[in-house]
Amino acid sequence: MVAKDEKVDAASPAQAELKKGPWKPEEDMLLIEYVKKHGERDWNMVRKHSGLARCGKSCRLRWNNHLRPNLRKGPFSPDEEKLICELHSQMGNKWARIAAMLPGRTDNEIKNFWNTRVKRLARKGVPLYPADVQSPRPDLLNPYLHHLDAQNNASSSSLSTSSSSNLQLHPPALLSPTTPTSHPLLFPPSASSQTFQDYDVGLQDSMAMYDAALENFRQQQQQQQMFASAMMNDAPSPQLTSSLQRFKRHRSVPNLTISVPPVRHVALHPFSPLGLSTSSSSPMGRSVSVAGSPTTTTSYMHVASSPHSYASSPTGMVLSPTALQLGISMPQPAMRLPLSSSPVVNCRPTYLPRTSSFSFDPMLFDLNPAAAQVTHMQNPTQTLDAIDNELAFSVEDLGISMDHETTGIPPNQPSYHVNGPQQMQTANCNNAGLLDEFLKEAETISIRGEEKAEFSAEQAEAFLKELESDWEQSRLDCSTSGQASMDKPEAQTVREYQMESSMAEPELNNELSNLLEANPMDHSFWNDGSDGLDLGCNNGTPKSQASQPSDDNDHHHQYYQLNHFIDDHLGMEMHQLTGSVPVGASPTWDNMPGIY
DNA sequence: AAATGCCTCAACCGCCGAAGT
DNA sequence: GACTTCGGCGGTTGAGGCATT
Repeated sequence: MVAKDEKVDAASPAQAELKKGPWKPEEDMLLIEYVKKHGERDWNMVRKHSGLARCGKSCRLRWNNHLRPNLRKGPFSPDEEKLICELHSQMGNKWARIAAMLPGRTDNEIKNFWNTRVKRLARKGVPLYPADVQSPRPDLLNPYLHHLDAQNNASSSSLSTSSSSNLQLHPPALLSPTTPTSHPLLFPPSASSQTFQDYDVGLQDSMAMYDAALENFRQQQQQQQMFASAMMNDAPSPQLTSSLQRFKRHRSVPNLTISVPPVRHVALHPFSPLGLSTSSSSPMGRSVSVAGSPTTTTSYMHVASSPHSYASSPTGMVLSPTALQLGISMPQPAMRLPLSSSPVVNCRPTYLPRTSSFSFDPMLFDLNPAAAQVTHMQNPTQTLDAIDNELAFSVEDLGISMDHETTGIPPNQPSYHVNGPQQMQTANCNNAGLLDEFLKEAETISIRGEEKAEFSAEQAEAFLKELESDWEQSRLDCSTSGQASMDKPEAQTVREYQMESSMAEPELNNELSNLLEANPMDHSFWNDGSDGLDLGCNNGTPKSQASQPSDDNDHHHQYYQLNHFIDDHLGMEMHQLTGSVPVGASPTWDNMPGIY
């Protein structure tokens, strides 16, 4: 038998002399010398330049896991272990991403640690995650449940003659994959009394844990019911509610209540009627398809790659827990696209959530009426129904931008289309002023899927009038169909309404500011590292600098002031309303795509 | 002391995406 | 568009050490 460290790969003559197995010190020295000279790249050149009889992959692995500087060896500290648990609860088996959060640790180490842990804890029948770790995504728990099942099977076969406590500890109903996050063996019963160090208790404590966990689970269910109820009836205070309603009325988003999730800008380009910021691709950017019209244009969102944006989310895919609670999602999964397919829309990552969802700010519908579709897959609420009915857009209707010269996108990239103002007419869009600006900036644009046409000022004006007419008609339709509510503005033209709104905003802004200042809130939820950045700013420029319109247009300035205010205050207020998700109630991150 | 089982960890393997041709 | 190469990632393997019986 050939010793492991003498193994060679005889699969092909070209690789016959490649060595496998453990590395020897002299091999390490050769590799270190190579990296000193040539850097951490071209691993397949190691053999050529150093004479080391190892494949490139093996060299890279050896360097990354053992030889590179600043590696930390030895057992994980309690803090590291807890961090791994927390990260794993949110990311799953994304070892490279988890390792990126633990300086000096390798993905291999963490993977080994975790796999060992899963087996050990399953064998003991104790929770996989410490009490103070946020509830993991349900799909992450399947391997652990599998281990538990395997453990149970082993126990039941080996302990068939006794009423084993093991068996009592694992009632089949509680191992159901349909309720993994409430499984008492996935979470210890008490979040207050346990630390990571001491939660890992032995089997003798499991009976008490189980009893306590059942009680805890019942309490959680009650909390969830209360939570859902609060979501339906949320109102921080009559005063604030009234102000918000007034605020939204002036933002011309009728029939919205404050239970709308506090997710903010989808996009922020001040001159785009869709509110989409155009940008050329950045080297680190990730392109995500958010809409694919079956017949015309496919639009992509290009996820900004600024360090700030990724600080809290390496993938840039973070979904607001509130949005998740409300079941807001995209109508179709996002798709992984090659960077070279370039794109198009630069979107703040926070709002390009998980693979199948993205969220939006209804506040911006008047900026961005066609940019989002609300679908409610779970926990439908009256509010969401109202949104859906009012704003029955499809992201498939997305797709407008400026010409290549303006955007900097190469001419060989597809041009953009307005798929028609018919989408806008279903909304009470008062973004005509913005559209006006946009059209003045734009040189070419196509409408209703027609061929690209030069857009003159006259054409823009005609387009605007058409929009106004559509909007007016839709509003009248609402009034005559008995759906008008006190939230509806009085009949007026778009421009008049816009002007009134513009004038009213500072006053409302002040009013809301005063209210919110009087009720300080926990801001930590949104202080996730991605705050402070806007779309259209993928170089890490702070929001306050980046998204200000370049001109001194008062209206736009107010828009931005207001939107920043929403970011900084309203979102947090909404978090106060909805953010206290009970342990085990729902995931906060979900199906984040890996780093591409 | 020998047998057995378990644990750790380094290394390998297959797969995938990006980039180049 | 097809193909190849390269790098990265996650799953798996198996040697070696340790603890238990």
